[in-house]
Amino acid sequence: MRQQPDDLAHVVGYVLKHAQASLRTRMDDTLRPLGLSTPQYVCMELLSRAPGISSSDLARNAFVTRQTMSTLLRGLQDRGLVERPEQAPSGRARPTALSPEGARLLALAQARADAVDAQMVAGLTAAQTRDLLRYLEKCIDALEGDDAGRTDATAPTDETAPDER
Amino acid sequence: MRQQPDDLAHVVGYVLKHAQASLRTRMDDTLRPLGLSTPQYVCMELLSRAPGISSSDLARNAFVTRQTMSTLLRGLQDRGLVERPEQAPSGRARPTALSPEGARLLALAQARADAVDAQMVAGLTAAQTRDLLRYLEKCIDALEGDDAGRTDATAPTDETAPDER
DNA sequence: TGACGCATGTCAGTAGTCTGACATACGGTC
DNA sequence: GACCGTATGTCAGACTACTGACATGCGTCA
Repeated sequence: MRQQPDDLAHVVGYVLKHAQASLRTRMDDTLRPLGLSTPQYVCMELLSRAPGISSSDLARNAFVTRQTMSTLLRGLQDRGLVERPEQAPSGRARPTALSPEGARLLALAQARADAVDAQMVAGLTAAQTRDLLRYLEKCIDALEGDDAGRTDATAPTDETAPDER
Repeated sequence: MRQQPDDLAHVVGYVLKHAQASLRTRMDDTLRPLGLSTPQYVCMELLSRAPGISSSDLARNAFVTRQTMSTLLRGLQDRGLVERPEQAPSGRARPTALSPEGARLLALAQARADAVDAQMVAGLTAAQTRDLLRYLEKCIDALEGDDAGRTDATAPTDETAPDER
Protein backbone atom coordinates (compact mmCIF):
# COMPACT_ATOMS: atom_id res chain seq x y z
CA MET A 1 0.00 0.00 0.00
CA ARG A 2 1.22 3.43 -0.83
CA GLN A 3 1.46 5.95 1.94
CA GLN A 4 1.07 9.57 1.10
CA PRO A 5 0.65 12.53 3.36
CA ASP A 6 -1.34 14.89 1.19
CA ASP A 7 -1.98 17.43 3.87
CA LEU A 8 0.86 19.12 2.08
CA ALA A 9 -1.53 20.01 -0.72
CA HIS A 10 -2.02 23.47 0.71
CA VAL A 11 1.64 24.27 1.14
CA VAL A 12 2.40 26.49 -1.82
CA GLY A 13 6.05 25.54 -2.01
CA TYR A 14 5.23 21.86 -2.15
CA VAL A 15 2.66 22.22 -4.91
CA LEU A 16 5.00 24.52 -6.80
CA LYS A 17 7.71 21.89 -6.63
CA HIS A 18 5.28 19.22 -7.76
CA ALA A 19 4.27 21.26 -10.78
CA GLN A 20 7.86 22.00 -11.67
CA ALA A 21 8.86 18.35 -11.30
CA SER A 22 6.03 17.21 -13.53
CA LEU A 23 6.90 19.79 -16.13
CA ARG A 24 10.55 18.83 -16.02
CA THR A 25 9.78 15.15 -16.44
CA ARG A 26 7.43 15.75 -19.33
CA MET A 27 9.91 18.10 -20.93
CA ASP A 28 12.77 15.63 -20.59
CA ASP A 29 10.67 12.86 -22.11
CA THR A 30 9.71 15.12 -24.99
CA LEU A 31 13.23 16.28 -25.75
CA ARG A 32 15.11 13.04 -25.21
CA PRO A 33 14.43 11.74 -28.74
CA LEU A 34 16.28 14.82 -29.98
CA GLY A 35 19.23 14.13 -27.71
CA LEU A 36 18.59 17.24 -25.63
CA SER A 37 18.01 17.67 -21.93
CA THR A 38 15.76 20.40 -20.55
CA PRO A 39 18.66 22.58 -19.37
CA GLN A 40 20.30 22.27 -22.77
CA TYR A 41 17.10 23.26 -24.50
CA VAL A 42 16.63 26.27 -22.22
CA CYS A 43 20.17 27.34 -22.95
CA MET A 44 19.66 27.13 -26.70
CA GLU A 45 16.31 28.89 -26.47
CA LEU A 46 17.96 31.79 -24.67
CA LEU A 47 20.78 31.86 -27.21
CA SER A 48 18.33 32.15 -30.07
CA ARG A 49 16.62 35.09 -28.41
CA ALA A 50 19.83 36.91 -27.51
CA PRO A 51 22.66 35.90 -29.86
CA GLY A 52 26.08 36.94 -28.65
CA ILE A 53 25.08 36.79 -25.00
CA SER A 54 27.77 35.94 -22.46
CA SER A 55 27.87 32.79 -20.40
CA SER A 56 27.21 34.69 -17.19
CA ASP A 57 24.15 36.44 -18.56
CA LEU A 58 22.98 33.13 -19.90
CA ALA A 59 23.33 31.64 -16.45
CA ARG A 60 21.29 34.38 -14.84
CA ASN A 61 18.49 33.99 -17.34
CA ALA A 62 18.46 30.24 -16.91
CA PHE A 63 18.50 30.52 -13.11
CA VAL A 64 21.68 28.54 -12.66
CA THR A 65 25.20 29.50 -11.63
CA ARG A 66 27.94 30.52 -14.05
CA GLN A 67 29.73 27.26 -13.37
CA THR A 68 26.73 25.17 -14.30
CA MET A 69 26.15 27.13 -17.48
CA SER A 70 29.80 26.79 -18.33
CA THR A 71 29.71 23.00 -18.26
CA LEU A 72 26.42 23.03 -20.13
CA LEU A 73 27.87 25.21 -22.87
CA ARG A 74 30.95 23.03 -23.17
CA GLY A 75 28.75 20.04 -23.88
CA LEU A 76 26.80 21.90 -26.53
CA GLN A 77 29.98 23.25 -28.04
CA ASP A 78 31.53 19.78 -28.25
CA ARG A 79 28.50 18.68 -30.21
CA GLY A 80 28.83 21.65 -32.56
CA LEU A 81 25.52 23.17 -31.56
CA VAL A 82 26.91 26.45 -30.29
CA GLU A 83 29.91 28.55 -31.27
CA ARG A 84 32.09 30.93 -29.30
CA PRO A 85 35.37 32.60 -30.15
CA GLU A 86 38.58 31.31 -28.61
CA GLN A 87 39.42 34.75 -27.36
CA ALA A 88 37.15 37.42 -25.99
CA PRO A 89 36.88 40.48 -28.26
CA SER A 90 37.00 42.65 -25.15
CA GLY A 91 37.11 41.95 -21.46
CA ARG A 92 36.62 38.33 -20.53
CA ALA A 93 33.12 37.74 -21.86
CA ARG A 94 33.04 35.50 -24.90
CA PRO A 95 29.92 36.10 -27.00
CA THR A 96 28.09 32.84 -27.64
CA ALA A 97 25.70 31.96 -30.42
CA LEU A 98 23.93 29.00 -31.96
CA SER A 99 25.55 27.26 -34.89
CA PRO A 100 23.40 26.67 -37.97
CA GLU A 101 23.04 23.07 -36.90
CA GLY A 102 22.06 24.20 -33.42
CA ALA A 103 19.42 26.47 -34.85
CA ARG A 104 18.00 23.61 -36.87
CA LEU A 105 17.83 21.32 -33.86
CA LEU A 106 16.30 24.07 -31.75
CA ALA A 107 13.48 24.53 -34.23
CA LEU A 108 12.50 20.90 -33.75
CA ALA A 109 12.80 21.17 -29.99
CA GLN A 110 10.73 24.34 -29.79
CA ALA A 111 7.76 22.73 -31.46
CA ARG A 112 7.81 19.94 -28.90
CA ALA A 113 8.44 22.18 -25.91
CA ASP A 114 5.70 24.61 -26.89
CA ALA A 115 3.29 21.72 -27.09
CA VAL A 116 4.13 20.68 -23.53
CA ASP A 117 3.71 24.22 -22.26
CA ALA A 118 0.36 24.46 -24.00
CA GLN A 119 -0.73 21.13 -22.58
CA MET A 120 0.12 22.28 -19.09
CA VAL A 121 -2.34 25.16 -19.21
CA ALA A 122 -4.89 23.35 -21.34
CA GLY A 123 -7.25 23.13 -18.39
CA LEU A 124 -7.14 26.85 -17.68
CA THR A 125 -8.91 29.71 -19.39
CA ALA A 126 -6.86 32.53 -20.86
CA ALA A 127 -7.82 34.73 -17.92
CA GLN A 128 -6.82 32.09 -15.43
CA THR A 129 -3.47 31.60 -17.15
CA ARG A 130 -2.87 35.33 -16.94
CA ASP A 131 -3.69 35.28 -13.26
CA LEU A 132 -1.43 32.31 -12.69
CA LEU A 133 1.46 34.20 -14.28
CA ARG A 134 0.68 37.31 -12.26
CA TYR A 135 0.56 35.41 -8.98
CA LEU A 136 3.79 33.60 -9.73
CA GLU A 137 5.49 36.89 -10.51
CA LYS A 138 4.30 38.24 -7.18
CA CYS A 139 5.74 35.23 -5.43
CA ILE A 140 9.06 35.74 -7.19
CA ASP A 141 9.12 39.41 -6.22
CA ALA A 142 8.35 38.54 -2.62
CA LEU A 143 11.19 36.03 -2.52
CA GLU A 144 13.76 38.15 -4.32
CA GLY A 145 12.80 41.54 -2.95
CA ASP A 146 15.27 43.75 -1.09
CA ASP A 147 14.21 42.73 2.36
CA ALA A 148 13.84 39.13 1.30
CA GLY A 149 17.27 37.99 2.39
CA ARG A 150 17.10 39.09 5.96
CA THR A 151 19.04 36.77 8.19
CA ASP A 152 16.81 37.56 11.13
CA ALA A 153 14.33 35.04 9.83
CA THR A 154 13.47 34.22 13.40
CA ALA A 155 10.00 35.20 14.47
CA PRO A 156 8.50 31.80 13.75
CA THR A 157 5.06 32.60 15.06
CA ASP A 158 4.99 36.31 14.53
CA GLU A 159 3.78 37.20 11.12
CA THR A 160 2.37 33.86 10.16
CA ALA A 161 -0.38 34.35 12.66
CA PRO A 162 -2.53 37.13 11.18
CA ASP A 163 -5.69 35.65 9.85
CA GLU A 164 -4.94 36.69 6.27
CA ARG A 165 -8.06 38.69 5.54
CA MET B 1 25.68 45.45 -19.95
CA ARG B 2 23.39 42.66 -19.07
CA GLN B 3 21.37 41.09 -21.80
CA GLN B 4 18.06 39.53 -20.98
CA PRO B 5 15.32 38.34 -23.24
CA ASP B 6 12.26 38.74 -21.07
CA ASP B 7 9.79 38.03 -23.80
CA LEU B 8 9.80 34.72 -21.98
CA ALA B 9 7.75 36.30 -19.23
CA HIS B 10 4.57 34.91 -20.69
CA VAL B 11 5.82 31.35 -21.07
CA VAL B 12 4.29 29.59 -18.11
CA GLY B 13 7.00 26.97 -17.86
CA TYR B 14 9.70 29.60 -17.70
CA VAL B 15 8.02 31.62 -14.98
CA LEU B 16 7.26 28.44 -13.08
CA LYS B 17 10.91 27.51 -13.19
CA HIS B 18 11.89 30.99 -12.07
CA ALA B 19 9.59 30.80 -9.07
CA GLN B 20 10.83 27.36 -8.14
CA ALA B 21 14.46 28.42 -8.46
CA SER B 22 13.91 31.45 -6.26
CA LEU B 23 12.14 29.37 -3.67
CA ARG B 24 14.86 26.76 -3.72
CA THR B 25 17.59 29.35 -3.27
CA ARG B 26 15.80 31.06 -0.41
CA MET B 27 15.07 27.72 1.20
CA ASP B 28 18.68 26.57 0.93
CA ASP B 29 19.90 29.83 2.46
CA THR B 30 17.44 29.47 5.30
CA LEU B 31 18.27 25.87 6.10
CA ARG B 32 22.05 25.97 5.63
CA PRO B 33 22.70 27.26 9.16
CA LEU B 34 21.05 24.08 10.41
CA GLY B 35 23.21 21.90 8.21
CA LEU B 36 20.27 20.79 6.09
CA SER B 37 19.70 21.02 2.37
CA THR B 38 16.23 21.50 0.91
CA PRO B 39 15.91 17.88 -0.25
CA GLN B 40 16.97 16.67 3.18
CA TYR B 41 14.41 18.89 4.84
CA VAL B 42 11.65 17.70 2.52
CA CYS B 43 12.56 14.13 3.30
CA MET B 44 12.38 14.71 7.04
CA GLU B 45 9.15 16.65 6.73
CA LEU B 46 7.56 13.72 4.92
CA LEU B 47 8.91 11.30 7.50
CA SER B 48 7.34 13.26 10.30
CA ARG B 49 3.96 13.17 8.58
CA ALA B 50 4.11 9.49 7.69
CA PRO B 51 6.38 7.62 10.12
CA GLY B 52 7.28 4.14 8.96
CA ILE B 53 6.97 5.03 5.29
CA SER B 54 9.15 3.15 2.80
CA SER B 55 11.95 4.69 0.81
CA SER B 56 10.06 4.24 -2.44
CA ASP B 57 6.94 5.97 -1.16
CA LEU B 58 9.13 8.69 0.20
CA ALA B 59 10.69 9.16 -3.20
CA ARG B 60 7.32 9.45 -4.90
CA ASN B 61 6.14 12.07 -2.45
CA ALA B 62 9.35 14.05 -2.81
CA PHE B 63 9.21 13.85 -6.61
CA VAL B 64 12.56 12.14 -6.98
CA THR B 65 13.58 8.61 -7.95
CA ARG B 66 14.07 5.76 -5.49
CA GLN B 67 17.80 5.91 -6.07
CA THR B 68 18.04 9.57 -5.18
CA MET B 69 15.97 9.09 -2.06
CA SER B 70 18.12 6.14 -1.11
CA THR B 71 21.33 8.18 -1.11
CA LEU B 72 19.56 11.01 0.69
CA LEU B 73 18.37 8.65 3.41
CA ARG B 74 21.82 7.15 3.81
CA GLY B 75 23.22 10.59 4.52
CA LEU B 76 20.56 11.32 7.10
CA GLN B 77 21.00 7.91 8.65
CA ASP B 78 24.76 8.39 8.95
CA ARG B 79 24.07 11.58 10.87
CA GLY B 80 21.67 9.79 13.16
CA LEU B 81 18.67 11.80 12.08
CA VAL B 82 16.63 8.88 10.78
CA GLU B 83 16.35 5.24 11.78
CA ARG B 84 15.48 2.12 9.84
CA PRO B 85 15.70 -1.55 10.72
CA GLU B 86 18.49 -3.65 9.26
CA GLN B 87 16.00 -6.15 8.00
CA ALA B 88 12.58 -5.61 6.51
CA PRO B 89 9.76 -6.95 8.70
CA SER B 90 8.04 -8.21 5.56
CA GLY B 91 8.82 -7.96 1.89
CA ARG B 92 11.68 -5.68 1.03
CA ALA B 93 10.35 -2.36 2.30
CA ARG B 94 12.17 -1.11 5.37
CA PRO B 95 10.02 1.29 7.40
CA THR B 96 11.83 4.53 8.05
CA ALA B 97 11.29 7.06 10.80
CA LEU B 98 12.87 10.11 12.36
CA SER B 99 15.12 9.69 15.35
CA PRO B 100 14.42 11.86 18.41
CA GLU B 101 17.33 14.03 17.38
CA GLY B 102 15.96 14.24 13.86
CA ALA B 103 12.61 15.35 15.20
CA ARG B 104 14.26 18.07 17.24
CA LEU B 105 16.20 19.38 14.26
CA LEU B 106 13.12 19.22 12.07
CA ALA B 107 11.21 21.43 14.47
CA LEU B 108 13.79 24.15 14.03
CA ALA B 109 13.81 23.72 10.27
CA GLN B 110 10.03 23.82 10.02
CA ALA B 111 9.81 27.21 11.64
CA ARG B 112 12.26 28.61 9.11
CA ALA B 113 10.75 26.87 6.11
CA ASP B 114 7.24 27.94 7.03
CA ALA B 115 8.43 31.52 7.23
CA VAL B 116 9.80 31.32 3.70
CA ASP B 117 6.60 29.80 2.39
CA ALA B 118 4.61 32.56 4.06
CA GLN B 119 6.90 35.21 2.67
CA MET B 120 6.43 33.86 -0.82
CA VAL B 121 2.69 34.45 -0.77
CA ALA B 122 2.86 37.57 1.36
CA GLY B 123 1.86 39.69 -1.63
CA LEU B 124 -1.23 37.64 -2.35
CA THR B 125 -4.62 37.65 -0.67
CA ALA B 126 -5.96 34.42 0.79
CA ALA B 127 -8.31 34.09 -2.17
CA GLN B 128 -5.49 34.61 -4.65
CA THR B 129 -3.37 32.03 -2.89
CA ARG B 130 -6.22 29.56 -3.11
CA ASP B 131 -6.56 30.26 -6.81
CA LEU B 132 -2.83 29.88 -7.33
CA LEU B 133 -2.95 26.46 -5.70
CA ARG B 134 -5.96 25.46 -7.77
CA TYR B 135 -4.36 26.54 -11.03
CA LEU B 136 -1.15 24.75 -10.23
CA GLU B 137 -3.07 21.58 -9.43
CA LYS B 138 -4.81 21.85 -12.79
CA CYS B 139 -1.45 22.19 -14.52
CA ILE B 140 -0.19 19.10 -12.70
CA ASP B 141 -3.26 17.13 -13.69
CA ALA B 142 -2.87 18.21 -17.30
CA LEU B 143 0.77 17.10 -17.34
CA GLU B 144 0.26 13.81 -15.53
CA GLY B 145 -3.15 12.92 -16.88
CA ASP B 146 -3.95 9.75 -18.81
CA ASP B 147 -3.30 11.00 -22.30
CA ALA B 148 -0.37 13.11 -21.20
CA GLY B 149 2.30 10.69 -22.35
CA ARG B 150 1.17 10.24 -25.90
CA THR B 151 4.42 8.65 -27.05
CA ASP B 152 3.42 5.14 -26.18
CA ALA B 153 -0.27 4.47 -26.23
CA THR B 154 -0.29 1.84 -23.57
CA ALA B 155 -3.60 3.15 -22.30
CA PRO B 156 -3.37 2.08 -18.68
CA THR B 157 -6.76 1.31 -17.25
CA ASP B 158 -5.97 2.72 -13.84
CA GLU B 159 -7.30 6.13 -14.91
CA THR B 160 -7.24 8.44 -11.98
CA ALA B 161 -10.04 10.46 -13.48
CA PRO B 162 -13.26 9.39 -11.74
CA ASP B 163 -12.66 11.15 -8.46
CA GLU B 164 -12.32 14.54 -10.13
CA ARG B 165 -14.01 16.91 -7.72
C1' DT C 1 3.66 -25.81 -8.15
C1' DG C 2 5.87 -22.79 -11.22
C1' DA C 3 5.95 -18.87 -14.39
C1' DC C 4 4.97 -14.30 -14.61
C1' DG C 5 4.17 -9.53 -13.18
C1' DC C 6 5.14 -6.00 -10.03
C1' DA C 7 7.29 -3.46 -6.23
C1' DT C 8 11.41 -2.62 -3.47
C1' DG C 9 16.17 -1.86 -2.71
C1' DT C 10 20.70 -1.34 -4.47
C1' DC C 11 24.95 -0.80 -7.59
C1' DA C 12 27.16 1.59 -11.46
C1' DG C 13 27.64 5.34 -14.50
C1' DT C 14 26.58 9.86 -16.01
C1' DA C 15 24.76 14.53 -15.96
C1' DG C 16 23.30 18.65 -13.64
C1' DT C 17 24.13 21.80 -9.90
C1' DC C 18 25.91 23.98 -6.04
C1' DT C 19 29.71 26.41 -2.97
C1' DG C 20 34.36 27.99 -2.56
C1' DA C 21 38.42 29.75 -4.46
C1' DC C 22 41.38 31.84 -7.87
C1' DA C 23 43.12 34.51 -11.93
C1' DT C 24 41.95 37.89 -15.26
C1' DA C 25 39.89 42.07 -17.31
C1' DC C 26 37.46 46.53 -17.10
C1' DG C 27 36.19 50.97 -14.95
C1' DG C 28 36.30 54.05 -11.53
C1' DT C 29 39.11 57.21 -8.14
C1' DC C 30 43.11 59.26 -6.27
C1' DG D 1 49.96 55.38 -13.19
C1' DA D 2 48.31 52.62 -8.86
C1' DC D 3 44.47 50.97 -6.18
C1' DC D 4 39.97 49.09 -5.45
C1' DG D 5 35.51 47.21 -6.58
C1' DT D 6 33.11 44.51 -9.78
C1' DA D 7 32.35 41.12 -13.39
C1' DT D 8 33.80 37.07 -16.02
C1' DG D 9 35.56 32.56 -16.66
C1' DT D 10 37.45 28.45 -14.76
C1' DC D 11 39.15 24.63 -11.55
C1' DA D 12 38.12 21.61 -7.70
C1' DG D 13 35.10 19.12 -4.69
C1' DA D 14 30.68 17.75 -3.15
C1' DC D 15 25.79 16.74 -3.46
C1' DT D 16 21.54 15.98 -6.13
C1' DA D 17 19.44 13.38 -9.55
C1' DC D 18 18.67 10.62 -13.52
C1' DT D 19 18.82 6.17 -16.52
C1' DG D 20 19.93 1.40 -16.78
C1' DA D 21 20.50 -2.91 -14.76
C1' DC D 22 20.11 -6.49 -11.32
C1' DA D 23 18.54 -9.31 -7.26
C1' DT D 24 14.94 -10.14 -4.01
C1' DG D 25 10.29 -10.63 -2.10
C1' DC D 26 5.22 -10.95 -2.77
C1' DG D 27 1.10 -12.00 -5.24
C1' DT D 28 -1.62 -13.99 -9.07
C1' DC D 29 -2.94 -17.26 -12.25
C1' DA D 30 -2.55 -20.98 -15.36
